[in-house]
Amino acid sequence: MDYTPGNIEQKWRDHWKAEGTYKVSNDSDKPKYYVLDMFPYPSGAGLHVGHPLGYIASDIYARYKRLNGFNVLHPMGFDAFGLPAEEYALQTGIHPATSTKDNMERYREQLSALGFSFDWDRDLYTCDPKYYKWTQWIFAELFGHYYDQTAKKALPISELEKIFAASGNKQVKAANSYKGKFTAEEWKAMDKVTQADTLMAYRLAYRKVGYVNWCEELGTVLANDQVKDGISERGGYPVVQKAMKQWYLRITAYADRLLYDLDEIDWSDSLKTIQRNWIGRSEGASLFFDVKDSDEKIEVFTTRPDTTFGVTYMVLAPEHDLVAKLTTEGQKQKVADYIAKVNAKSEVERMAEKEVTGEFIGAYAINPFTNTAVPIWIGEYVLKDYGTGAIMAVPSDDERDNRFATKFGLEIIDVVDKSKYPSATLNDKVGIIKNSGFMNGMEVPDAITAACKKAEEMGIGEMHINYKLRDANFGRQRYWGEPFPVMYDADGLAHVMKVDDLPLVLPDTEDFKPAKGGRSPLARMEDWTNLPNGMTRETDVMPAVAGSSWYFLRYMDPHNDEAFVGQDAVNYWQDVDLYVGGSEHAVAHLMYARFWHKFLHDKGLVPTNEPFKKLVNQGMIQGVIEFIFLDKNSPQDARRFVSADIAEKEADGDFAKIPVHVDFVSNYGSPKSYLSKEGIEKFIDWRKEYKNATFETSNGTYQNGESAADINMLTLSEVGKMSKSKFNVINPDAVINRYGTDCFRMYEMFLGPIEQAKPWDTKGIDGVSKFLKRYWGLFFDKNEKWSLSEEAPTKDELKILHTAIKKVTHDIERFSFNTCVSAFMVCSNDLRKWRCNKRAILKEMTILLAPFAPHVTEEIWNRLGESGSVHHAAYPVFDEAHLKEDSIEYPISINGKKRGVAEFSSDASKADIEAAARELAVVKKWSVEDGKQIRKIIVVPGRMVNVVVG
RNA sequence: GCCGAAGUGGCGGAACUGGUAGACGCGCUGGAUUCAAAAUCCAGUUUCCUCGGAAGUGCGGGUUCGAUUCCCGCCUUCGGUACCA
Repeated sequence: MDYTPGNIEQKWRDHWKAEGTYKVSNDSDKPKYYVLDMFPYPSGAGLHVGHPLGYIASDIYARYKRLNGFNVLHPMGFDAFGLPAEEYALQTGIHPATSTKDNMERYREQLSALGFSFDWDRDLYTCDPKYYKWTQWIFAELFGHYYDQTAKKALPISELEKIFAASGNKQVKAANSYKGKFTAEEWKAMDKVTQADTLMAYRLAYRKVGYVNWCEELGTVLANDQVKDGISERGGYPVVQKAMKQWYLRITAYADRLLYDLDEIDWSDSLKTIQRNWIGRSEGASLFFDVKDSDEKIEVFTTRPDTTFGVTYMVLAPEHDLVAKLTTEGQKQKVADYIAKVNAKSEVERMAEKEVTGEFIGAYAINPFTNTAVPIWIGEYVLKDYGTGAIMAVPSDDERDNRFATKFGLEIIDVVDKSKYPSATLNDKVGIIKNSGFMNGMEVPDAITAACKKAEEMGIGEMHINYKLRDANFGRQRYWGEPFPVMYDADGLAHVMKVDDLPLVLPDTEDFKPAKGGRSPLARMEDWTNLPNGMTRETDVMPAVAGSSWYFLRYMDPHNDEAFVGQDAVNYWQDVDLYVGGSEHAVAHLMYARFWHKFLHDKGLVPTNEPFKKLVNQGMIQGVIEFIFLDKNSPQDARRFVSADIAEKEADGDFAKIPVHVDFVSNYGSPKSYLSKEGIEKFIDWRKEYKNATFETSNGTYQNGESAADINMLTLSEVGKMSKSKFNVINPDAVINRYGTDCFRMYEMFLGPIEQAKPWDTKGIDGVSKFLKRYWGLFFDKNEKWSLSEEAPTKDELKILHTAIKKVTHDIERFSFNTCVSAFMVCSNDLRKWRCNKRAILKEMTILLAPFAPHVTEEIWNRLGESGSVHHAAYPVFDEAHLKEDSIEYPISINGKKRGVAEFSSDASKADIEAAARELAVVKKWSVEDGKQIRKIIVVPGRMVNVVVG
């Protein structure tokens, strides 16, 4: 009987659904295991072959754990709010709620077709009010807390109010953005608004004015990672810096814990390094410089306080608050011109700017160690958001300062003698301090300590730890997101809504398009915004990252209306044991999720300090993008296209690379990919503006339907991200229809290591398909009749089986699924050779294979007459005894080069083997017969023998 | 520039903690079956020559009885990031 996946697979998927095979209970005696995929954003393009890679891997692992007696939580849901959803809705003219719902349906269908063992009863989506009720609640809780640096945890803001009333803020060690100190009396004397503003500077969710990436075209603020090269990632519109009052989350309060707790989780070193660099902790000093003839002080952060004697000028960011105050009359025009020049530049130009620019503002600061006056400049190389937005410049010991000083002819005082460290570069923190008064003769690290001590004594600074990490901008002037559960009273003070009043449902409207000039779409809905009690609602919405920062907790208890997650549920499931997803989320999502989790942990609502115990990043499956070349100088009404080989020959030609839809290309993905005559016609039909174009190839030219039949327009193939906009999306449906889901799953695993990026290519899929047919064939005789032997297995058969059990188990544990597939192939090839059809062997092999090919193994399990599902069977037990051999074949190496093999008893001693090896013909041949002597024999038991001759 | 990852047959890739380099699969070659083809099955397949060897895991060194694996110095590719004080 032939193996026909089409008949088997749907049948079993229906069966599993009806039986609730993958339903998981929170009430179990089994140990728990939580396997999670990063939930997808349901885009309009549907699922492509890249999506399932990680899902297949995690599904195999989940099934493997289930077979090993774990109660496995393996859920799936959708990240359905956010900018892309709204963009898609804008493109199609369909309401975001409708399009998102349709897309989710499509994704659910496609995911179901892949045979994943998700418990769909726990399905969630972030735009569901039942879900975002709790997103809003967590936000409200963040608003209601501050971070106490002594307790190293979040505490209710009411505690802080008590402290302020009792002793002001002088003793308080808390994460804050408040400038200055006040006493209890001063606190009590403050009016309501000032008190509220003060508390705001301590809250974990707070409002402040900040510079944001403003995109006028999209009418919204964009996150840094939504901006690429100064233009918006979606749409490619210009982005400018704009000051706006926004909601922020004080993630910096958790910087140290986010950094140090990386040590306790099982993530790859490279990913931990990325997070460490993002947090960017640096130790140094915060120093205050007096300004000559002014009461103002300039605060700088420096990692090199030891070089303070070398400070010959200061640089402020052009946007720094003091610029306006300190610029002298004579310099005003020049400074204004410079700032205008910087602001007028798009981000892309500013980044491309390699030239050193700056302007003197006319004022001077006093170097506190030398008491000399140094000029104050502004320069775009000083960033407003990093450190204090101001630097002390040490041109002798900092490369950028050096370039700046050289360009503008500023003084350079050499303060570090690096002659002892000839390989050190200008920026390296080594050397002996000179020209620096009390620090002269000290090594750099000692001088840093001495400088900090001195600054503290003088009252002009102190040791300071600075982070690159910045607080998260949390507001979007958008429609498709969670509304903030915030109302403003007549004084403009923010009040958060109580849990019983949540969710605050996103009001329905057809007018969801972004508004120009910074107004949120919700601001137009006055009925909703203006409340009967005179309060007004916040009209910004939350960013997409809100919903994804805690969804992993909701799966534990998805239908709970009383809490974001029940305490019983979270105490049972604890945390995610295995999290699988793409490395593009290495920073933003994983950082915010860790932050929220830690906050909830501080509140005693989750038992664990970290959400994701182990993390595996799957590599991206790339697509091949195919191009032809357009001659830019050809006239508009007679465009000239040339094939890739011609473009290469005409190296001086001026060509634009035009992407071609991969559906038109013959030999897609190979170096010989080309457009046939039919392909060119499809291209013209797709891009009608080119219908009069000529297509030049090395075997003739196509124009207006005329060309040789065998015309061969070579295309240029480039590997890149699979994306709708690059016309190279490959949908899995065709492959699944032809080969079946089990084959598709195994083939994706067989492609290579899971964490490695690789281009999609179906070249090798026949090999996997053959394997499944042969596995199936093991159960049938020559006449294609079911034929199974009940005989006891032989030693050799048991060895084949247990070799596979050992290899597959070991490789699943280390996420090496490609080698698992080859182990299965080896096993089935061997069993076939022995014509083994014994139940005792094949039953165990079927269980072993079940996580990889869930459908065909279930069918076989059923035909074997076994009860229940193969996916609830007991995992095969490995027995080392079956692998034991009486004798072992040793490679015999002469001077490290293999020259032959010899068999020795498996319990022969080292000395026995050495003695026997001396007598081997092959050894004699390479020693005495070659005029050489045996110097030494190395025997590694069970491994090899190496004879050293000379 | 910095950080991270990786360079192995015609191709995707194996090789556990330094121990037979090229598992497994694709492709290719030859054969069987067939009127023929597809499918299937069997055998071969790193390169080079004098058929006994020689060379060989990006390049150049080193450590070792033995290196794809460890160390030093380069080159290339991919990913991330950027005037980060």
